[in-house]
Amino acid sequence: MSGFKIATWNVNSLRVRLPQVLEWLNKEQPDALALQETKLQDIDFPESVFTDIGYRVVYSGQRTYNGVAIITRDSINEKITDLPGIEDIQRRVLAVTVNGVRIINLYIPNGESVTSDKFQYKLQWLRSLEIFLKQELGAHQKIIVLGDFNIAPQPIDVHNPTEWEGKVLFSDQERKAFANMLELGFADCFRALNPVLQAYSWWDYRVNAFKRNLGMRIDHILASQSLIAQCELCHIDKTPRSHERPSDHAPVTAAFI
DNA sequence: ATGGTTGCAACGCAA
Repeated sequence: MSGFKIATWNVNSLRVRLPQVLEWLNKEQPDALALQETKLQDIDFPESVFTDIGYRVVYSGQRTYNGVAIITRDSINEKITDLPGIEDIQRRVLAVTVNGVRIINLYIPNGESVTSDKFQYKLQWLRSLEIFLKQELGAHQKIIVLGDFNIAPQPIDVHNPTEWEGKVLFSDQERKAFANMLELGFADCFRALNPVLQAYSWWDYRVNAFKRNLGMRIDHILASQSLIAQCELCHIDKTPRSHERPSDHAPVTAAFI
């Protein structure tokens, strides 16, 4: 596939955000869009809404929590919905191949707080993810890993890094796990294309965080080494976050030559 | 200020 545009968006309920997703698709015309937190069982996924406008869809959902989906222009192959080595009812992984590009959509656990059991689950999940990514790198050349990572990689990705030091989303353990991922052979598209730009992809619903720009960059698009040289643009679209009834996340887009 | 908001679903849980 040459000349393609791919995006990720944690929509925090596809049922609520469906009109915004359709509007955004129509305006941006990506070749692929990875969604997280669809919060829909597969039986409830609004498949025809997307096929009617010329997209194909694949999804791995559950009710109330989690749920991932990928919307693409071209045909979808080699679907995987689980990490190796862990039993997990939570639907957080969706890997597919489209036009020779491996697309791995992730909704990495939030972790709640570093003292929580959910934080240990997050770290274990990240260890399994690393094993999975190694496998994928052995099987595919062109890989894009994207989604809600729930990790801010560097101080520049946090509105107040001093305050967030050691806290969930920005702890040393999580940042190390992110760095390990890059060391496997991936680049962070946004940071590769915008080395010193401070921009966020998520703002808490509370405390007027969006208006005050108290955000974090936790939604990412990683590209394998054979793809990163072809990445010509990566940006975060804050527009939908300013809409009525927004998701707390903004979509992130990368374009490849 | 240990608060605040949102979504789901029906009470508190997760984010």
